[in-house]
Amino acid sequence: MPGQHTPPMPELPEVETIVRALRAPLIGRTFTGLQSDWPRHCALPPLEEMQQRIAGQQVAAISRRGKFLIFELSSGDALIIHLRMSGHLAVVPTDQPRHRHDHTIFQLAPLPGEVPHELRFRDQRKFGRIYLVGDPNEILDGLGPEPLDDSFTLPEFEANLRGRKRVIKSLLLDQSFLAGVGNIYADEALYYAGVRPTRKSDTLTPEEMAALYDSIRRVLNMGIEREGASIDLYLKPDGSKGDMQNAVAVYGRAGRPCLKCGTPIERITLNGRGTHFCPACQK
DNA sequence: ACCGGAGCCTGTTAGC
DNA sequence: TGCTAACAGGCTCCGG
Repeated sequence: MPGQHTPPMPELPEVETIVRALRAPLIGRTFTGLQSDWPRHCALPPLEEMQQRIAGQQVAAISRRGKFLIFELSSGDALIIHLRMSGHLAVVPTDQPRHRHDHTIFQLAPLPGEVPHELRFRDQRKFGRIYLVGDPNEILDGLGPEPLDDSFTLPEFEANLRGRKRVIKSLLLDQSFLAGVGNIYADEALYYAGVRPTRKSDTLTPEEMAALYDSIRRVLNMGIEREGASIDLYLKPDGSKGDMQNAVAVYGRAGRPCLKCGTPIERITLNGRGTHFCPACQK
């Protein structure tokens, strides 16, 4: 269970929020260098090669795919970052003291008349990964559909569900089935759909599939709205963040009353993941 | 196709 | 009070 001082796990909404926050300070800027006290952040290529290759590259666009951030560089290369458990990205003045967990720093060419800034990758758990590749597909290939894209329709969701026989929550967490949903939003979506996380995916009724499709998109959009309200916090170093607990119905609420019926929320372990649900509302 | 477990990390917490 | 061990969690890899 995340304590009050632990920022929320970056899932799709958090990554989307960071992407939006980074566009203004980063687009058009040029990387001059890269330094790291945790070389394993650089998954491909290795740190030294990445240092040489990124220098002089300019940020042309920033986007997201699932939980990956994608920085399109003017050379055609793509810088791709996955925040995993505890990653954060922020553009801050270089004279601002670095945080203990600021492990990897992207240096930026200074703008005339401005104090120098740099992009800092803070990552307490050190699970984050950075890639610098010519073709983004090299990294993003196996990802499933984007849940918020117009092309992700209920019929497509139903079609993808067809023939699968898995515990439904495991499917939602499978990034090749659906991109961007993590533990928190999976629990939340299943709660609003009234579906138990333990249900086999091939037992869902058409009504439940539709409800789940809707609630996945609803909780992700809610997350983006909520994070968006606290967007500037990402640019500050103190790490304090939005009011997650007020917006969450089941995740981390084991033993506390269901918001709909008052029944205590149950917590189980499912495929190694903490899983929360209302035993009365979710069938 | 699907599941379970180990491993990667470290701050927090439960247990002694 | 102070120590240690367990735990959490996204993802990958391995074995069943």
